Amino acid sequence: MKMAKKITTEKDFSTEEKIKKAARKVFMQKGYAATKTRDIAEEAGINLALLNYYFRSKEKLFHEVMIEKIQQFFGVLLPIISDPSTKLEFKIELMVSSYTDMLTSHPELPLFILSEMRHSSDLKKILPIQKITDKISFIQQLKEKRRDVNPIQFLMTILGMIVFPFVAKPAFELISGSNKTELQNMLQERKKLIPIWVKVMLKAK
Amino acid sequence: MKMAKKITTEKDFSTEEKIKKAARKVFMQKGYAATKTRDIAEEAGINLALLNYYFRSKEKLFHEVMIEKIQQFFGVLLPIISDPSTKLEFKIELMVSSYTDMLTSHPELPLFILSEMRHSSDLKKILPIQKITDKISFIQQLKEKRRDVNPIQFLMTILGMIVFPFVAKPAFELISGSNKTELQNMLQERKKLIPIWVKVMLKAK
DNA sequence: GTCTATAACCTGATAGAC
DNA sequence: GTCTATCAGGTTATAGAC
Repeated sequence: MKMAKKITTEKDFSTEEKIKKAARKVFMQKGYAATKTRDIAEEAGINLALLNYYFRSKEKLFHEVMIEKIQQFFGVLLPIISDPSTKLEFKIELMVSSYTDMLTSHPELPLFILSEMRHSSDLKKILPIQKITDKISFIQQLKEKRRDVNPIQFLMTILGMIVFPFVAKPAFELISGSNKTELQNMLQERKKLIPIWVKVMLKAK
Repeated sequence: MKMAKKITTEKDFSTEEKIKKAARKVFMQKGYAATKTRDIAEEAGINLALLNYYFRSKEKLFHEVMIEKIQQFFGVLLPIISDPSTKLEFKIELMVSSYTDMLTSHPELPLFILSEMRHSSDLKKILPIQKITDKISFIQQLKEKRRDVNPIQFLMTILGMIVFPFVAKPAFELISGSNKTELQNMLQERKKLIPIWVKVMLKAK
């Protein structure tokens, strides 16, 4: 009977990975302050002491998760907007579709990142870039297109168009009473709408 | 010497109001979970016991603050988008300028509301409206203008254009290294830009 | 490596003097 | 109404057995 084939669908991860996996889930759901290390241990199916054995403290565990999540949040976009070889129009389509897809797989990511960012202070070290806006070819391309408008205005607007629905999701579901399927359809529809909107926006005087 | 004129600039509020004022500040800054009742008491300059004397519990105090803040967050917009007597174009200008002004005075409001909304469950009772999207004349006017696009898509985009910069503020300040004055100027500039953008967006096929 | 038990500390809330 | 003192319970982290 020993070595009997496991029927569970869960794979056998190392204990360390099980804890980290659980930490990702619980921290993302509740945020740092509302998360108890006991919640994570329970979710991981291990004992509380093991958490400290592997990660020393709640804060250190959170830090590791946060680094991952920040790279996830900014990582998809950076290669796209930095690549000087793609045309502005195509770049926009690429941004919209790949970022929408990534956020559809991780809908809680934006609100998690943005709210934790206000509280934790040492994120400056984690962030992949700083003050390198000049190196981002996307900004340059926007400048060439429209010398009369701060390119950040366009960038902020485009990102808002993509990200805002995910941030506002809880509020929208509450107010509009719309179901999740409807919201899903809208998000997919936006992949076509946003590039059209941005195109006319760039021309508008 | 008693009854000597006070030199402090702080006005004499009632103790209850002092506590509520402090609660607003601390809750907004840290969120519910990260806030300690002792923080509020200290900020209010009173004793911890008084907090419970006036508000019975941390949760009840938070609840009172939350009701205020939700009304603040949705209250500015509702009268504008519900009024059937204003034209669509003017309504948009009104939304942008009044909401931007309100959020400029309370920049932490959106992130506070949206992140607390995910956690607290009983907000449905607090929210001023539910499923009354049909009664909002703004939605109707959008439908008339564009039968081929879900009006919520436009609403979401417009709100995103206005609100997103406030939500993304911490991230943007970090990445772009831009100072607060620069961000302030951008926000004011957007009051002109957004209505222009929305106008062309509504026409774009 | 993993567990149980417990230490050490923190936090919300109350009792009771003034 | 306001304070000090303190309780009761929860929470992070560790000691020590296996």
